[in-house]
Amino acid sequence: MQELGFETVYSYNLGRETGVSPEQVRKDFSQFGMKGRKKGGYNINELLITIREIFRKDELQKVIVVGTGNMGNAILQYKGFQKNMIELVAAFDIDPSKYRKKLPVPVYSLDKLPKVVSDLNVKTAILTVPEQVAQGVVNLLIEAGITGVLSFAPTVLKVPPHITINQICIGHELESLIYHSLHLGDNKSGKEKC
Amino acid sequence: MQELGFETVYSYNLGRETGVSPEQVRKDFSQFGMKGRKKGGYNINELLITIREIFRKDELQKVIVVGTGNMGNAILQYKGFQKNMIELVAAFDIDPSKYRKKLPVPVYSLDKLPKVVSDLNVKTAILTVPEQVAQGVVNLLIEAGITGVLSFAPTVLKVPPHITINQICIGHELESLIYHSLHLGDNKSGKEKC
DNA sequence: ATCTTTATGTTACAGATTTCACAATAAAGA
DNA sequence: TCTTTATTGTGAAATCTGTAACATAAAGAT
Repeated sequence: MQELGFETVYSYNLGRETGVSPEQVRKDFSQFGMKGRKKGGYNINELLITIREIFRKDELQKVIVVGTGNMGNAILQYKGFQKNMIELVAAFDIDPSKYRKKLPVPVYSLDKLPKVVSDLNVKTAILTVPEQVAQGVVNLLIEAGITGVLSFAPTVLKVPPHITINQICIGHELESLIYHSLHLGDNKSGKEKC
Repeated sequence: MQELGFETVYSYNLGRETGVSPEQVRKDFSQFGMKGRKKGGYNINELLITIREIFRKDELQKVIVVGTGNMGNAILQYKGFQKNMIELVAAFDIDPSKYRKKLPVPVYSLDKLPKVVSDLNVKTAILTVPEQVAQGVVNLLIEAGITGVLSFAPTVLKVPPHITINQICIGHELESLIYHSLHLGDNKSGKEKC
């Protein structure tokens, strides 16, 4: 909206575009001390500055990729992270030799992980290793100082409470969609359930 | 557990392994009429049969992939869907010529989509197209009869209420993790918040 | 200057979800 | 056969989340 020349925005604009109620937008903003003006709405510039502060978007946030199979490669090729001030700084694999080719970041052997993570002071990792080794690799990551993991492995990872795991299981997402499709007519009451 | 030779399982076993409370497991099972026996727990075989029925796991569930870029390719290469009784039956791209090589499923041009979807009676699609064209392609999908979409595009898709969209935004997942890492020490109260 | 309109910020309410508590009871053991 | 024990199934309580309502401030109209 800023690029389009707007200076202010209303909670219901943001709500409509993000699929959230305007009240929710206002509550969230209020939570972080982002003030608007009665009638005038919110100043877009102020919003952007505050959001940048909240997420520390003044500096690139470093992330590593562990596992350079199909999914790991796809993520490493993706060009859109810069927009979010996220930078993939390194990748790791058991056998880095066969993947070293045309990747935009250096690929290291797994046993280099502790050194690289501590040298670069990375705190966030994307995990794209086979299910069978996921828990073991997560343990290594935590050992190395990683505190947030985005895992694509379809398995529940056990981690201490100060570690955050975001799990993406494509299979489960699909099952959820298929379930909805199968039971489309079941919803007599009009209320969204399950 | 069945493969390990177990015949019964308790709600707290399943809870521990899935990161859910035992009560929740029992309530969910109860919701679907899955009965256990006092003391004896749940019969694993019965559970599997019922779950198979709920998700129609007796037959392969057909899914298409739209967009054969890096992410689409990675998903098409993934071998693990068969375990979930999910089968990727076709892929689509604006320019299918350059991707036809070693993919395990046929890749069609986008304008073949309506015919293929209706011929194969597919209801579920994975969307891995660039952000800019995502909304347009979703419209095509819905037009063709798709009712569930798993989208990797980092944009909010507007769809009618009977369509289910599951959105995976890797950038947002990372931002969430980074936020947690940045504010690890903030949590004085001991309660998990935000 | 006063009234009307519009959008925020917050409080009160309603709904949904999760946890807790425990009665019921089948199985195991005495 | 009786007692004990372990686990289910569920109703009530607590918590969390989302929605609605409204008081308030700014802007514009009369």
